Amino acid sequence: MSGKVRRPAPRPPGEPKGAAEQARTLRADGRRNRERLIEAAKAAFGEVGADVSLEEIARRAGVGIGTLYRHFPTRDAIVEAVYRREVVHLAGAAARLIGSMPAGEALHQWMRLFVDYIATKKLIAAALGAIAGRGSDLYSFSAGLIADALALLLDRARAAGEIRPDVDPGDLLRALAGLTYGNADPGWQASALRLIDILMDGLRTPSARAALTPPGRDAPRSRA
Amino acid sequence: MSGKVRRPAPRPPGEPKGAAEQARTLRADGRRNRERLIEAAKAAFGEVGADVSLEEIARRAGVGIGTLYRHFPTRDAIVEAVYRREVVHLAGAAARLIGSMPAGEALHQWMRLFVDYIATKKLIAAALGAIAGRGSDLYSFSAGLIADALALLLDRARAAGEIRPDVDPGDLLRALAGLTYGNADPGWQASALRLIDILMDGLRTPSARAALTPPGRDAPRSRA
DNA sequence: TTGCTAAGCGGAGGTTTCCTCCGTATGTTA
DNA sequence: TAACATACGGAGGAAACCTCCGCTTAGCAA
Repeated sequence: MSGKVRRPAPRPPGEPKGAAEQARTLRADGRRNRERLIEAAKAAFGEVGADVSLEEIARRAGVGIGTLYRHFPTRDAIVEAVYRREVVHLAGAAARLIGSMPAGEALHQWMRLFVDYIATKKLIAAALGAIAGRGSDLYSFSAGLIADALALLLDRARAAGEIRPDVDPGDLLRALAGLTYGNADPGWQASALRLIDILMDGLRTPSARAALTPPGRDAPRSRA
Repeated sequence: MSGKVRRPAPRPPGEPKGAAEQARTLRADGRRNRERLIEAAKAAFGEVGADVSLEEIARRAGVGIGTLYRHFPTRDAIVEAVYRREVVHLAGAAARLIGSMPAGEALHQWMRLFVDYIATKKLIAAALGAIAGRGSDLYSFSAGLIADALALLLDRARAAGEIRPDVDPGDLLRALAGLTYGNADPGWQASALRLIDILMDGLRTPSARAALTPPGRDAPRSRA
């Protein structure tokens, strides 16, 4: 019958403590375990659900529960870490994709990745909602990174003459968000991917569209 | 170290079981306690946070923990009950307001209530997110009720000649959602209320606007 | 009003999860 | 290689979850 419940003060006055900043001073094994924990947490959220026990996550990562708590003092902390990691990965993928394929194709693949990202976001949305509500810096952090990545992709594709010149990054982001908004049923992801293919066709310039069929590469959706 | 965690199957095959339907066959004390529990839960969510312990809620309601679990077998169930109750209350308020004041004023007051509703919704959004994701019937239930209420209010106000004739219910709902979207800081609610006052002014016909100042009732924001 | 009965109540207690604490192990630096 | 700081692991206490069952009481019939 104590007065308070669980953690009434989830926001200590200490600074937000960016992931990179604390990785800088972490010992090698510490960094490795931290990585493993995030990986395990992501898998566990996906397979078990947003309310996996933290001990299950530690077990999957092959570390002790104490290690988990040292790296992530609260459940929110680990959820946020998984989310941040997804965002960074998605943003970083833009540059990677640009480097390894034609700009238009890169844009297309990235939009498909975006759907995966939203899926992750939804999965942990329950736990995340609370965080996002408290400190909005997480939200602006992710929104900024993603907007930048999309702008970069569009620039390159436009410069290469693969897409129409009048496409605005903001519009496209809104379109993507719209395609993925409010869907909860199992078929959602497949549907969103189909719509993205169609959208991508609409974005292409006539010449770029024509260039897709003649050679042999008429199936641009090979990558899982 | 068992395989599963907590409640891996939160969606039994039984039908949704509307609140009214099961209240019909409840004994008087049962109905009373159920009501008390929802009331206590709403207060507790507001004062303590979305992760109040269920035992705290039972204590506040003045009932045993067993009673709580009989009425609400899972945490989701009680969260959903609070939410549903808010929605029903908000929708029902439309008819009440229409009956007790001029139609334009009723529309205005109802929009202010809408802000309270969003506040509640946000508060329990963390817990709710999971539910809404699983079964979307809750979402459509609330969206439908609220859209109907708003349409009713608009109809009356339009018929009374208090607002411009070209206002679409969907547009106004979108506007309301927009006013309240994405705000998490403390000042949000006050800001939204101010914006609603402005919006309402814009909706009024010139004659209705003129009719507000001459008499003595020039402070239409009396109601808390 | 009285008595009967099923519906409902309450909370003890087993189970699970959370989280801290501290002795042990290991990476890092000199 | 030695010494030191950093990180690891898991035992264990506190708290929350949830079930189960004996007791109470509302509702009804006579």
